[in-house]
Amino acid sequence: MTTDKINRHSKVPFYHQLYEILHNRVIKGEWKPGDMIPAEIDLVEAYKVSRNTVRQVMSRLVDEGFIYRQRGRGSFVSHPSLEHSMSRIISFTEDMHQRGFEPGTQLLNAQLIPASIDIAEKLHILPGEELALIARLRLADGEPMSIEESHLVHNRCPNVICYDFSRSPLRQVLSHDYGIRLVYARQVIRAILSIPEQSRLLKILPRSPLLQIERVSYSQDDIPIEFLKIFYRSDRYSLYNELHD
Amino acid sequence: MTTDKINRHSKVPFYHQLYEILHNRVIKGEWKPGDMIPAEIDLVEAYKVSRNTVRQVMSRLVDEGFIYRQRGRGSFVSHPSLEHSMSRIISFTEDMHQRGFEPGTQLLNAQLIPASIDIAEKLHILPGEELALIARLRLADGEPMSIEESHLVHNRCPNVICYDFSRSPLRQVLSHDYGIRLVYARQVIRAILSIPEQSRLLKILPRSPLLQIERVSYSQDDIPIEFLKIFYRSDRYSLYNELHD
DNA sequence: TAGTGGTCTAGACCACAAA
DNA sequence: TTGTGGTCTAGACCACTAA
Repeated sequence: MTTDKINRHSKVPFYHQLYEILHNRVIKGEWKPGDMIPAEIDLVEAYKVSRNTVRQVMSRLVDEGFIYRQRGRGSFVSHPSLEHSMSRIISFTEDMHQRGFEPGTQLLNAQLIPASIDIAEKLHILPGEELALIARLRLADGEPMSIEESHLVHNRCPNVICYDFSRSPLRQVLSHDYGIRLVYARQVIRAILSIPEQSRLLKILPRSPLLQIERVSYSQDDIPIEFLKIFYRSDRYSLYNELHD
Repeated sequence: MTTDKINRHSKVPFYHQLYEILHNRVIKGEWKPGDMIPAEIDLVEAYKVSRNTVRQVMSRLVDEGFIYRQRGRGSFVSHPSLEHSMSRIISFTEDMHQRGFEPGTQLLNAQLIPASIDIAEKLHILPGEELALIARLRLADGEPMSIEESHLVHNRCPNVICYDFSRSPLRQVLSHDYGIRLVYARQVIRAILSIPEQSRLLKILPRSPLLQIERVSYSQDDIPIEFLKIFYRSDRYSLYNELHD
């Protein structure tokens, strides 16, 4: 049993807090595939929320394929499938765990910069407006995997660069300390050649191919918050998705 | 106003009946893109169901992209969007039209080859089994855009290489002449460097970055039919998709 | 019969947009 | 200030599973 509780004075909705809690338990393997999850009634009791709220969270976990429900029997953790990946926003940490790596992070840079015309347009702000740039080197099993350059609209999260992002997950800081949840994103995927600094940081040969992702993430209020550039080592990383007719 | 009503004695849940009603109105254009949908409270009144039930239905329509909601303003019919590209299987022709190019095709190769161990595994067949290889150079506005190498399980579509695939769409041939519809696919996306032959065909510099897609497509009977490799010029082509929390 | 998830209700209070 | 969607509650009754 954990000590997770719903923070009843937080601006974060109960259903979101409860989702984080239950999702984590499944991800972290606290409940194993096939295990029965506590009955809805028990979750109502344990977290002191209404059954509707519990069911809202469970429905989302079902949609995402983490659990399945059987009337009259209970709710159970799904057996692992290949799915998800490319339609859900997931953290680097979760992504690496899914791929069987141990994630790590080195902070490369954290400073305030003026928005370029290019980025300003993507974030619906004015050129020159203040951005928090947070650059991180991401590791998988201790070896460089990717470079992430996050550009945050600073007036939405003042002083955000004071956090230690080699340790604190960015999404968690935004959620807990600024009430900002990134619920939606649009991204473009390209193949590019590494520039010398990238080659050095990622420990690859000069002019190696990289998978580049440019992503604009929106808050629960549909306001663009972050422009993120990720550069993945192509010898270690590829994307997977499924298509339908 | 229509005469649709919830059948209160049907076994079909109210939320399902209401979904059918509202979905139909959007599909049939009774409400146009941008139109405001009656407020939740009005739907409660009109259909004599609770607000929870109305919201359950609306949430599904939002998830499916038919409507969007704005707090304080109302709910509205979505404008048709281009943006489902990355989760739907679309033809090169359709893709190019969406991107504003005029598509073209040159046949590079069409022959029978034995399946490699690698490809046999992906297609659930035995190594050495016969494959139809169809290689095409794809053009956009007359300039090279990509190379496609299609490997078809030959016993599912005998003599398929006799068609002129510079003119006949492969999917159309499979559907009309072999009764095979490709309804589902899994793909992997990578960044690679071009090899000399690719550079020559695509008219790009040696060792340029390419976006490579490897796709296995399944028929309506869930049988793997095609292993497709696509190499896109990265200076002309990028992928786009949307993510959700 | 006891326990589970499936459906549904009638309210409440809040945050936000527009007048 | 009014009307909208966003969140949450405390119940109710049903259908199904397993003992």
